[in-house]
Amino acid sequence: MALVHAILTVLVEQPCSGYDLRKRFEGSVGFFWKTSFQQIYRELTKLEEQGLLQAEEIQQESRPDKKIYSVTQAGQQYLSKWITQPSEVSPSKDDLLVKLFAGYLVPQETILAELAHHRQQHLQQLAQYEAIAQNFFQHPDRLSTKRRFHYMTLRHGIRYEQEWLNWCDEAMQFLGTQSPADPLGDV
Amino acid sequence: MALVHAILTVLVEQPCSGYDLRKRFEGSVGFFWKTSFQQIYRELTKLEEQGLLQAEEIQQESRPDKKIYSVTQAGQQYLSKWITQPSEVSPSKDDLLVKLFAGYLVPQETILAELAHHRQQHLQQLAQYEAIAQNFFQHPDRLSTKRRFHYMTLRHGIRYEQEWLNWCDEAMQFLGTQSPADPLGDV
DNA sequence: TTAGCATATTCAATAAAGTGAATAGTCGCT
DNA sequence: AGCGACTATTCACTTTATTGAATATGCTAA
Repeated sequence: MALVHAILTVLVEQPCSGYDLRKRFEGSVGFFWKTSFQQIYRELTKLEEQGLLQAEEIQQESRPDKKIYSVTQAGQQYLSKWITQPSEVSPSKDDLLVKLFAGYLVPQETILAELAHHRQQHLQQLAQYEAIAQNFFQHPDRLSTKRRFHYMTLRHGIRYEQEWLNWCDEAMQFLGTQSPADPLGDV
Repeated sequence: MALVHAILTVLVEQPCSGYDLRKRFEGSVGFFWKTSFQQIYRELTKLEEQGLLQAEEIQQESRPDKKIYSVTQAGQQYLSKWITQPSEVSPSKDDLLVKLFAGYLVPQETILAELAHHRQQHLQQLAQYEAIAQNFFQHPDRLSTKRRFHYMTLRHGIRYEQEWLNWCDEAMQFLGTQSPADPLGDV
């Protein structure tokens, strides 16, 4: 369960409201930990009850009131302790691969279209990551320690999307060149 | 929710008991859809109630009795329909990247050790995948259609683990060569 | 002026996932 | 005779995740 940790991670940098947190989430930790705004609010409430966050209510005139959450000392300790504890590789769950495993049950074109569709999505995600790299990480060797860590997560994103792209190409090539009648198939 | 689909995928190839299903799962679909045996049994029961599976009770003498589950026609249709429906890229959730994002909060050695630990895990997983490729997919060009699909999921596993290995190396290099005092850091 | 969008949050219901424990029989080993 | 390992399954509890809806205000553009 890293959602609470992801929230603490974002708030420890800069306190903000649930609404803003969610927006900041999208552009950073959200790339490797997806969630919804309802869940964020729920966790914020819980974290406050546990004393890992503290909230300050801000009355606003031109907008609805809001609560600014910031990480307490206990919260920072909790986060650091979590980071320090060794963890295993996160288990993966991927629909497309399950589909592909049973892909022989449906027409070949269906699978090829689905692969093309996924390729497109990964291409877009890669473009987004590369734009971030271009805009915020022009000189990796001159980054602060904190930003170096952020940069490495971005590097992972880039490599990850490239891997998917390459695999999509390989799979479309490999599965596409197969004669549908399966004339030489063994096993 | 692809667990039910993953179960159907395995059972459509070959009916078996929950116990055996779980074991077969580990060596195939389980690589990209992790689950527990309790969950498998629970889903088997539900799928039977829905008429997507049918169970046959087998009395055994030397062992506990068991139920052999097989996919019904409705089950096959349900699976095929799911495969045919286009889907979006599965959202990722990765602890390590969240940790890395906030990695500046803990000593550098902690992070480097964690990266090394993960590198080791990915290396082992890669070795396992490569052994499978060696043992069961020696001649990719001579595979049956079904096995070609299986092979592509394996190829993804191999590429995925390689990507992680390369990234771990890059990250350890990049973060390891940083002077802890952060003398030139901007931002 | 009113529709739509952005800000800002909460509640409720359900589905799915994760964890621990319990049961029960057989087999081989010591 | 007892212990651990393997086969085989079920129950209960708890935490997470997903989805839909509701509420309230202000701003802007058609």
